[in-house]
Amino acid sequence: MKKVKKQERLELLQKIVEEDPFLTDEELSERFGVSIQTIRLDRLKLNIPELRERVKHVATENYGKVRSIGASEIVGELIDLDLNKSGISLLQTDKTMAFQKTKMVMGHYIFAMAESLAMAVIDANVAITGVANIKYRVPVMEGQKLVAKAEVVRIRGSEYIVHVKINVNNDQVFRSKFILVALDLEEA
Amino acid sequence: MKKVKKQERLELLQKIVEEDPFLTDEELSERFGVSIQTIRLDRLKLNIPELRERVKHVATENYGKVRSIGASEIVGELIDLDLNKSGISLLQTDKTMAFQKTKMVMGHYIFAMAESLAMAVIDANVAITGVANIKYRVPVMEGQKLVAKAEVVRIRGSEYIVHVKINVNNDQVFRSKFILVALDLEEA
DNA sequence: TTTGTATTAGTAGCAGGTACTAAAAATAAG
DNA sequence: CTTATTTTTAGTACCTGCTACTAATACAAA
Repeated sequence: MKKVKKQERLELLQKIVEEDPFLTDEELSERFGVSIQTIRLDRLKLNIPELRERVKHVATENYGKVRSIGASEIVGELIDLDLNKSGISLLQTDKTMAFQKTKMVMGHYIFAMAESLAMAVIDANVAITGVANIKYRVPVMEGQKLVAKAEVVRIRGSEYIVHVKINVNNDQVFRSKFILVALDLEEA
Repeated sequence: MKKVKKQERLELLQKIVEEDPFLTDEELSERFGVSIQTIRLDRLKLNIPELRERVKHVATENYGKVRSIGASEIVGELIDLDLNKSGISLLQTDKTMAFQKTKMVMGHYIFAMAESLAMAVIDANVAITGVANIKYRVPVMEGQKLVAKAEVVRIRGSEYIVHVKINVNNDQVFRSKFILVALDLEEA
């Protein structure tokens, strides 16, 4: 490893640890060709916690996230629900949902919010999305808080038509129409 | 904590640790009203690794996931690309993408795959989705491998119309039409 | 009472640290 | 060149949450 000056090393260290939080001080010291003590001092200076804390952080951070985009099955927080009529959900966006370059929130997060709200308002065991028409009106920037309102506009047999509109500060950023199909499974 | 017999405790332990992997042996021993040693023996019997290993597991597991649906900006693996003409991507689904009850893959994963492929085939620095029309034909079950094919059907100024179809074993499960708008930012 | 399973106690050692003290090396300034 | 100052190493004691092991104790059925 080539020798670099302190400042340079600090910046690199910051970046490396951010990129791969699973490195021990020993591995880092080898990577930089300095002693373990130096790495410790550097971490202290940069307020970088120890390996175990970093790992725990990644674990807990994503543990919550999996529950909110994966397992929980509703993206956003359901704050009002009138079954078969309407529903409202909230989603606080953050930089993990956005393109790095443009800071715009990726469309599929918005879609996911809308779709899962649409499914939540349906009074059926299981619903699948059949058709959707959607329109993004203005880009959503990271950090903006989304408010989704769903309205069931028609029910025909096992088919439900649901409109979902998403606003940021009362400005509509997205609207959509879903046709959902309820499946009545013989017991789950 | 009430005293329970061994078998009962083992089952409970299994469940508790699965649900919350962040508990130390000490905390578990308090919860069950037994000694730490007993918990260790139990973990040994059940092949439950130690706290730090469990935490690391959660961390690494989700670390990859964030990179694949969050940061990577393309959902699925891009395997062919003819800019402004067509593109193909692959996505192996798994149970984390599906509803627990029905094993059906959540619609927004499919949408995300389609949308990100649509954006990838566009020869523009940045594109945003304006409008999309989508139709899910048959539910996708967890474990199925999705093949998405995108085709640029028209370019009008900065507006692109892209069709994306997704197949499982040559059966179409999803089709969509996107209208994407390219943004020409003055340098990124 | 003996046998067997379940539980608890206790010790040594490990990884990956913190927190601290002190010395050595490198760099800058006079 | 010599003193100051910064930077880097070295080393020790201690911490958490374990593993791996040995040994003692409790409880129950045969």
